[in-house]
Amino acid sequence: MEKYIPVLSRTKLFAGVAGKDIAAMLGCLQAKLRRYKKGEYVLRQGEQMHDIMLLAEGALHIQRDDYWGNRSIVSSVEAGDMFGEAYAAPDSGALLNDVVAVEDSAVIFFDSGRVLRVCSSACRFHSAVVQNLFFAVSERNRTLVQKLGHMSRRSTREKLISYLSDESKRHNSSSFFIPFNRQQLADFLSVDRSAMSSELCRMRDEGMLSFEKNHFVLK
Amino acid sequence: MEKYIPVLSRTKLFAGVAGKDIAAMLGCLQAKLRRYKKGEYVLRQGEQMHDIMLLAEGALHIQRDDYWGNRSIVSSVEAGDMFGEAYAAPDSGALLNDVVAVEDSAVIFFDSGRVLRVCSSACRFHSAVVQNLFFAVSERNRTLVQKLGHMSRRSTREKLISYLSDESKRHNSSSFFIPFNRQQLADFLSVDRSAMSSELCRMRDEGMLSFEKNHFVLK
DNA sequence: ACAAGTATGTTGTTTTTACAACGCAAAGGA
DNA sequence: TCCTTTGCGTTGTAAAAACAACATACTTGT
Repeated sequence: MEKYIPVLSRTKLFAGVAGKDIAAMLGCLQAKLRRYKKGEYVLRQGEQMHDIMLLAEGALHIQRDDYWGNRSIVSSVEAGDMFGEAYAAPDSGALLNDVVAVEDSAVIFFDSGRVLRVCSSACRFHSAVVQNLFFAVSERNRTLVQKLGHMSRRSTREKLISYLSDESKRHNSSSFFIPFNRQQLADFLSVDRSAMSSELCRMRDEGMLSFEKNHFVLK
Repeated sequence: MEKYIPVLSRTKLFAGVAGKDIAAMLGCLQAKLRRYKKGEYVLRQGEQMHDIMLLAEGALHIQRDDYWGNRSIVSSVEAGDMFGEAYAAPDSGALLNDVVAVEDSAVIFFDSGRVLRVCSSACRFHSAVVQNLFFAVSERNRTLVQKLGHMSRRSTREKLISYLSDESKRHNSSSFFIPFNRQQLADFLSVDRSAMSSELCRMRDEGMLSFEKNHFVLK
């Protein structure tokens, strides 16, 4: 677990906490590490899970398949991202989505009760972590609203523009990689893959952007 | 402001706090009350606002109009609901949406710094309120994911079924009122009003449900 | 190197949605 | 009461998306 201290110190959960203090807190928070192979499920829709989780390594998708096999991707999780915070409350009910490893991954689990309960003097940074947690949930909240903004666009083209503009802004660059292949991007934006593919090529031919695999450049 | 203490004691923010203690906290949290006429804007997209707000009376919509006048409704706010919590952090940036009164309303503003900072002994329930706040943001988070679920449905009919089923479950009844008229529901689900209207009538004719104005009964 | 599987683009057809226009009924104000 | 506004349903047409099917290039494992 110690090898991930540098990653942890860059996470939003431990913002402002020094590496050595993080190491001390891992015990206090009963941190547990688990590894997953590409394609493995980390969590399944319908389960109860009240831990707070950090992705130490790899990449995950938070998604859901309906009865007919239509997949809907809610978000992607990258190394250093937190997930599951919204289910920390004991009465938060069953998970609405699956969490799947799209690369070989390592996840650290924290007991949410331990995180939320103000503990003894040992962890002096504890209250900072609680506030970090609140800010992180707030930020995810804003991200979800932003995604609602993409999904509320009328046409496939508008959805693409809305999403790609956002990614460009997020990376502070007109050139960036997205965490999806075509099918996944279609599942993320809730559109048909082939229609989206055509639309992307049309936009490229009109000179709005260029791309190769999952690398995009906006013009 | 005191007349709203009964409403406040039923809010998620003050869950577990007695009415008299709430009264004491109002000063500590620098609570301010403002009234809005139907149609007035409470907040505008692009503004900075880091207060936490509670709707004491009336009804609001959180929505956004794009350049071409297409409206998208993110959520409705009912009496006793909190809003703006996602922007409590000082670095949370500008608001993404407008907040509009759809009825004459009364809003209570709390200084978020005061809420988050653990204050002097005076407010012994303060830490409970902070935890309530975290749980409330978490719950909104789950609600937003649920809304993403509605929006990701392929057809207007599926969106309606997804949304109405949810409302039915939320009210624990197959008979319930929704906080939208037809145009607003269409803006909420991001579909065309007239197409949605036809679809609703078709579903009624097939015996799936019945409705009158904003009252629905699922069969 | 080869075979099998995966990812992407392309095309044509069918289905669905968006849009525009209108009629009617109910609500609200003068 | 009358007039205006608003909300809802309906219809026909145009536009867009979904769907299915296939060609090609690229990966991966043996």
